[in-house]
Amino acid sequence: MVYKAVMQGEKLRKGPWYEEEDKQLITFVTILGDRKWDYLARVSGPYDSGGIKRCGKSCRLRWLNYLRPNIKHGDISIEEEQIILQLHEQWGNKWARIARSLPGRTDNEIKNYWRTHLRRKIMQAREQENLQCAREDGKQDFLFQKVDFDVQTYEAGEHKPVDDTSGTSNTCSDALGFSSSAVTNSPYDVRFFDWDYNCTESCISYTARNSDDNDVWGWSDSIWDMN
DNA sequence: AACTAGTACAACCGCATCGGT
DNA sequence: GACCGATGCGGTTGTACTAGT
Repeated sequence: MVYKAVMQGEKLRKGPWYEEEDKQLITFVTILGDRKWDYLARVSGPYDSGGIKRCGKSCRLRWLNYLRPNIKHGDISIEEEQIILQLHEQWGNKWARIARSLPGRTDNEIKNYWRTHLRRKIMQAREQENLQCAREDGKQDFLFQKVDFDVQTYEAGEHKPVDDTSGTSNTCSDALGFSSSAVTNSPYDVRFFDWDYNCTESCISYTARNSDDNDVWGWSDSIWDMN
């Protein structure tokens, strides 16, 4: 058996978990609880006597992200997606905190989902937005009389126009429901910031052009589904 | 069919924080 | 209060899978 051969030839395993390892881990967590991971890994004993050849940290991660009860496996729903977006906007990359608001979802899952799905969608939405901005270049002079962007205020985390008398939101990131604090909280978000910063000079508010729609989360259908 | 590029996700790593001594 | 091991968290990497050529 490949599994046995591998297990017997190693001291402390890394990499993907085998089904047998999962079963062992579940057994030991049931007996010892899900707190003392190093202890659990140690007292489980050598592989030959049914032990787990993993460090406590690895056991903990496997349990929390995959094996523990009530974990939801499968696609993240539209509702969950909107909650993630909303909370990320609010808290930034606090994945564990966000995960606590989504029963059955793990911080790792949310983090991965953000990176692979939402980040790309936002980029696409913004690119589309930018294209539209470029096409409407001729109208910009007129619009910038209403939206006067203050870079210092933006960088200070107060992402607002100097003159908001039009009563509409402003800039591309506001249109997407992202504050600068959330946008600048991570390496990959910094790229949003750079992009957004560049675009603010030439970009027109989404909501300014869609002033009837003030529901921040109502854009999921219209902006997300750009394909 | 073979290769390549892109995507998704599980797992690892390093650092911060917590809790016991 | 200082130290040290355990735990938690966020960023990153590795790899399997899929689609395109």
